[in-house]
Amino acid sequence: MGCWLIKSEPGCFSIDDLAAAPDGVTGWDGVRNFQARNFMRDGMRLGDGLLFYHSVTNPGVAGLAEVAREAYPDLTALDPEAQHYDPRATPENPIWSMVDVRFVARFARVVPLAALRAVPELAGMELLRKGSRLSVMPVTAQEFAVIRAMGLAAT
DNA sequence: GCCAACGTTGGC
DNA sequence: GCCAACGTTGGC
Repeated sequence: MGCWLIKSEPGCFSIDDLAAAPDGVTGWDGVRNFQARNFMRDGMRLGDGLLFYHSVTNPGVAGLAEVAREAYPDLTALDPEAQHYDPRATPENPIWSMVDVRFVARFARVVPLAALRAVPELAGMELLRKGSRLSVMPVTAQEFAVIRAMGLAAT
């Protein structure tokens, strides 16, 4: 089973927003980076584990989710009113993809970015690389397990 | 608010 | 194909 990290600004969409969504499921639309799209489209499979990362405000891993539906066209790219409208997208070639994600758990406390940097097992994470900006990235099963344990251990 | 790092665009 | 300029991301 694959493991991934997905980023969101909590002011835009937080782990609490996901928990409050109907059935805890939401469409992960608006991704407009080709590398991130390719990870979703070519890599993510039903049931894959997701680390839900809050960026910008109190940056860190806020909880867990899972892939509830594999990649399908992100038609918000066709909508001129949508925030992530892309004039190049057409119904024949929507360009962008999205998946559905389902809430699994909210950590009692966000596992801060600084705490991740302090763990030797996580030193190789893409997330921790200087200048890393990818909003969807793979993590290893070990990295997933370590961060999951850190989050669930928090009281 | 600052600024480093990145992806994209467009001139040539 | 190169690369400078630009807009964006995101930590601090």
